[in-house]
Formats: sequence, structure tokens, C-alpha cells
Amino acid sequence: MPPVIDTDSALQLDNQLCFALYSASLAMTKLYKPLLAALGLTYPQYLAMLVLWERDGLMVSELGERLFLDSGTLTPLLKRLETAGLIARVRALDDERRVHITLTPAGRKLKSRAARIPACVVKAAQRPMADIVSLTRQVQALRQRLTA
Amino acid sequence: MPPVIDTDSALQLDNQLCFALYSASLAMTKLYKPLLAALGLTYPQYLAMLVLWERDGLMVSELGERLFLDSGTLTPLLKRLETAGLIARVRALDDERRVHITLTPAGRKLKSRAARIPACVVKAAQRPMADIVSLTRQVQALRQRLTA
DNA sequence: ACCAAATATATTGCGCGCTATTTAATAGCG
DNA sequence: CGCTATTAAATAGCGCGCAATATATTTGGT
Repeated sequence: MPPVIDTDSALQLDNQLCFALYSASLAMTKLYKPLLAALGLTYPQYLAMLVLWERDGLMVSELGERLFLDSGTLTPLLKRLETAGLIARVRALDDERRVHITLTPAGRKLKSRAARIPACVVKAAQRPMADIVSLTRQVQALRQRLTA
Repeated sequence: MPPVIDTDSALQLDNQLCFALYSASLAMTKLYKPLLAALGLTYPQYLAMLVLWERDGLMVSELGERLFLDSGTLTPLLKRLETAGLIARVRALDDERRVHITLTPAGRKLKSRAARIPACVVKAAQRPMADIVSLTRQVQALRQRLTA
């Protein structure tokens, strides 16, 4: 028969995978904050820029699928990136419900300044690259199972 | 000499450990939401209750150290838990700067209703317990290194 | 062509999470 | 004792995340 887990240990904070992820994610955000402040970006704005640097001209909904975020989050975030002069929001001519997000020259240019960031994070993680990649894959696989 | 990582792959969203953690943590929150709604709790409120179920009467700052959150986040959160009748916020007699958080009978009682939650999460993760524990420890260790 | 259903984005409101600041109380030092 | 420095919590303001709703556009059936 399976082991019986007592209620107390099952509810202990340090046994919660959710809290490990939550607190590690917040710690990551704090690590990125000064690095991104130098670029004038918040952390979620940086994630949106990563997507656009990979592929320009995506619709809001496509950006949302990639980041697992909806329009309630993205619309105001993208408006701030537009105000900052990094992106343009343009209605599609063939279907005016759609809004395509395109990088401005300033937005494209920012990529080279962001290029130094990943190395800073790897350094802060204090682990060999192979370990970081392994952990990344494990957490991605978990996310996939949780959203299935 | 060390391998040279090109800028493009270093900035790809799916190579970011930070995004894996971020999106997995948000997925966890979505998983917990309906389970916690049945208890009248939000996810961060649940984390605070986990700490208090382990040890009652902590100061706000002690709760903050445990959760890696500050008074700017906790004060309003705790006021909502107080309004919900789950905790009491009492000034220390010997040092009136301090506020101790104590569980009400209703707050203590809620623990038994929360006891069913961990099993739901393990089930959603679709992995043997050993894998979940292993991943939890790895992510905790990362958090520790990031905050060092 | 008309109209209901579906789709894409925008808006509103709430609860975080964080920074910076404020208020209040205590500790420490001359 | 008096005064400054420190500490603990609260407050104000901004930017997410998310649910619920609204608005506008397109699609599809008749």
C-alpha cells in the first residue's frame, strides 16, 4: 500500500513545490530588476520584447499564447512599450479586430543592449550551464503537465 | 576556451530559466485558484496561512522572512485575512512597534479543509512523489543561490 | 442582405509585489 | 535625561495577472 503522508508535513511551506517556484520566480524578478531598469524595461515587458525579438509583427493573441498571458494583462503593458517608443500597435487592414505588434528601430536596437543580461543571470545562479538547462527543461515540462 | 553562445539563442524565450519559473508559477496559481476559492483564500493568503499553521503568533516581519515578502505586501493581505475572521493582528505589549499574527478558531479550523489540497496538486503534476520532491529541492537551492 | 454566433481586443476592478516614504516606538550613546 | 539612530509596521503609487464584461469586427447560415 502507498505511504500515508501526514497532514502536517503535506502542508509545510518548505514541502510545497508551488512555493519553491513562486519564491524562486520572485527572486529572479529581483535579480533582473536592476539589469532591466538600465534598459527602461520591467520584467514582463522584457519577456514581451524577447518574443518580439524572435519574431516581429505578432498579434496580441499570439504574444499571449507564447507568454501564457491574456489581453487584460498585455494591452496596458503593450501600450506602455508603445509610449516608450519600442513598439507600434497597428490594426490589421484585412481584419480590424486584430492588432499587430511591430518593433520600432529603437525596439530592435535594444536587443544588443539586452544581450549582456543572460550571462549575468547564469553567473548569479552559480551553476554550470548544463545544470541550468536541465532545471529549465524540468520546470517547462512541469508547466506543460499543469496546463494540460 | 569556453563555448561561445550566440546572442539569439541566449535571448530565446524557451531558453530562459526565469520564464520557465515565471510561467510555471503562474500555472500553479491557476491550479490552486479554484481549490482555494472553496476556502475563501487567495494564493498568497494561503501561503501566509501555511506559515501560521506551522507556527502561530509570528510577527509580521517573521512572516515576511519566511515568505520573502515585505510589509508593503503583507500588511494589506493580513488585514484581509483579519476581515475574513481567520487571524487577529495584535500589538506586542512589550514593544508596540511589533504586530503579532495569531490564528482565530476559524483560522485553525481551516487547516483540516486545506488538507485535501496537496494531493490535488501532486495529481495535477502527474509525476511520482520522488520527482516532485527532487524538483522542489532543486528550485529551493536555486532560490537560495539567487538571494545570496 | 440580414442577423445571430464567434472572434479579437479593450476595459474595469481587485489583489498582489515592490519601491519609496511615513509614522511610531525603542535603543543607544553622550 | 536628551537626542539621534534604528527598527517595525503602515501607507501611497505603479505595474502586473486575472476574471468578468464590453466593444467592435467578421463569419456563417438562411
